[in-house]
Amino acid sequence: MRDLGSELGLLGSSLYSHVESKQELLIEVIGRGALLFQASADNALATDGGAEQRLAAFVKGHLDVILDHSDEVRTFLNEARFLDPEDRKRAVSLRDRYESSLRAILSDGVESGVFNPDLDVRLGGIVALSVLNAVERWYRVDGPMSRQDLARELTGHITRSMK
Amino acid sequence: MRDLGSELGLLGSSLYSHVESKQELLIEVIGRGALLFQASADNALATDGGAEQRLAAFVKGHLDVILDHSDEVRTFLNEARFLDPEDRKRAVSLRDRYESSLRAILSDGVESGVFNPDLDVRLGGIVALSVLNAVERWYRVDGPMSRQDLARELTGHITRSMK
DNA sequence: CCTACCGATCGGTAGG
DNA sequence: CCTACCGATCGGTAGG
Repeated sequence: MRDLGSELGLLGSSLYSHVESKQELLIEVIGRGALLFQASADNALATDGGAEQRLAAFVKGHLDVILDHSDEVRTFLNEARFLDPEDRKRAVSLRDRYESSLRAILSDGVESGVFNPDLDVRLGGIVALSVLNAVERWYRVDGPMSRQDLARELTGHITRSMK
Repeated sequence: MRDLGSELGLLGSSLYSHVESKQELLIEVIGRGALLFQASADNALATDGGAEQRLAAFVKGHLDVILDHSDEVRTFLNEARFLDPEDRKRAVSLRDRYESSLRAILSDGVESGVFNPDLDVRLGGIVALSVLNAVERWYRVDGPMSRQDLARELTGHITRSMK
């Protein structure tokens, strides 16, 4: 709280005139992260074309959220476990909804025959999100790989792995 | 340190008769994690057969290390950033060596024609380890999926994504 | 929004 | 290996 205050040019204790607790801030930030991801998923689900195009849109959207909102995303991905049990449940259910948007795309692709008919859709969703969420850990915006290259390459890996 | 002491039936302060600092313990645990992973990679590299078999052995070995040594692994994967700069460099170089063992398998597969000739081997290694390391976050030993199923499914996803 | 605190916790030490 | 601490830090509060 003292760090946050100093970024605003005031003392840590002064923040308590504006917020009730540190937990409240954590809830707020994680809620914003969830909202960003879900908006991206809803957009991907509305993409024209087949399951492969929707999966590509999902990947691109997820990467854009990670790269354009890295602070909220890091908090959303790594700090949700510090929420109170009740708030953690809410966060888990928001993540579940997001994952189920991805699973809808994968199921669609299985039914339309572009993905492996024996694909375990639940595991496929976990695999895709494992690859995507790890980007926050290793990708550097000032590194050798452009955002377009990143999206194209990861879309390729993820799509091929579902076939 | 007080928690560690209490697991040993003594006080936190008493641990300092046996270790110099908390950092020393962290270095020790992370070193053990690195050793376990590298032994597994060396074993995979020595596997008979082609790149696909060696990749399957690498995956199986990585999963075994994660599932059989989850405490060291969690520390190795998530706490290395708290090392002093010097020790962190050492840890990073141990991870680099491990990743380069994986890249050797991928390059081998590209040259022998079982993987995509245009595969970006560095990115391929990152993708595979993203999927594998995430297992620690979601897989439950008492869940519906056996360890064999897990290894088979993830080997499939990873292998297909390299083609 | 600051002053002046509080109780809890943490890594660690001196001395036995 | 314990007793008895130390200084630093943390989330938070009372009162202005």
